[in-house]
Amino acid sequence: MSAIKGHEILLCDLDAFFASVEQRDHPEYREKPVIVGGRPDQRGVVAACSYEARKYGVHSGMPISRAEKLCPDAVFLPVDIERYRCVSAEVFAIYERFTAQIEKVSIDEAYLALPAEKGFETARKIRKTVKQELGLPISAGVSVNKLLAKMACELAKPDGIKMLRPEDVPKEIWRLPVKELPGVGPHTEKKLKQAGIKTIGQLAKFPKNRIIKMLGSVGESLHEFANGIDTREIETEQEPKSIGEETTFPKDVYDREKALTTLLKLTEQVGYRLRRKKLMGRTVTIKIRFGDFRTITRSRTLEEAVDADGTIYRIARELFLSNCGKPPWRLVGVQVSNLDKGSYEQVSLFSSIEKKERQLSKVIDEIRERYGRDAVKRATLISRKESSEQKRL
DNA sequence: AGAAAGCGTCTCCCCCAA
DNA sequence: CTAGTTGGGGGAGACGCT
Repeated sequence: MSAIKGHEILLCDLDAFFASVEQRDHPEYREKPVIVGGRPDQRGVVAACSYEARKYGVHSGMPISRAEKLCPDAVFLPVDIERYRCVSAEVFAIYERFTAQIEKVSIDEAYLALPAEKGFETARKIRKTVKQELGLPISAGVSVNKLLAKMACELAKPDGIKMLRPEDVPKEIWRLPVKELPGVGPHTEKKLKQAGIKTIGQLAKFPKNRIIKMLGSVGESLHEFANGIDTREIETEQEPKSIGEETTFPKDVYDREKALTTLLKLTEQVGYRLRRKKLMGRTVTIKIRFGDFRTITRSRTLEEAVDADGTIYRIARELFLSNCGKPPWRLVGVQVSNLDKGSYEQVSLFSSIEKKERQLSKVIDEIRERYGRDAVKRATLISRKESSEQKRL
């Protein structure tokens, strides 16, 4: 039942993280509903909201426009992800004082492994330290595996702590609706409901093979989760599998050049992030969301891993042009996957054109780091000569 | 009825080779 | 020779989370 024998698992989760940081740094926002989300004037959804805002029925993922109707007096703030990342790093530095076994789940959430019997006491200390040193509310769940630690934390929120033993599962977990189970989103919830399954307890007692028939391999883990069984280990070092960026236009776009310019900008940011992490990737994927919300992705996998803006953009551009269909476009995105750390330094592998592209990207990185993002600009269009040269790659 | 971000990962399906 | 199996890789979309 336990992921690691003789260990306890902690799940630490900062409460309403983005909103809490804002309330901490702006005392005037405290006790008020705070809604952090996409820029107020543009289209967007709620990324985080304070507990005061939740009272009005606001929750993450909700369109900002709807949140405004539910809670017009709320403080609406843009997502300042840079700052939340800094604060998050400070929180993780506190975790480090207690254990090296830390798995980062997201910006505000981490699993920690601790020796048996130490879990609850450590969770208590972590919460106290985070509150004292950083002034942030944080909840913690303690149990024998990840799933139960997570569920314990959900029950502890907000600003609480809870220990859950496997024998508590029937009493404490089974009464909850299935959507409370991690991994059950709206789609899975609907499928389960069609089978008459509404609570975690009903799922736990349902024949496992029928759940698997309904949900495939996810069904198997969900059924085990419902019974408090989870064999996942703590993964302290997880390499990213993809790096991508996407953006929704403030207004639907009909102009192809405008869409391409945006795609270039996104590509440059993705390329920059790759190079900073010394990663390269073999698969380039673009994403297009049309005016009617229909969304497609199209990808191409290359012979060699790439990290140069020019190279990535050339592929992205081709993919866009051959798949863009009819405007309007609502969103475009670009992603590089099939990542590989090894190839970054292996200069000899690259053709001379690719070497030049990589050099150019790195020079641009330096200029931008010194003089700012707008110091250099790349042309969207690729000259005929250049593109025919590239085809020989 | 109308509005719906920006990440990232996982799963399913297909094709190919053995 | 044909059909089925398996495993890997690629592509597309589903899905979940903050």
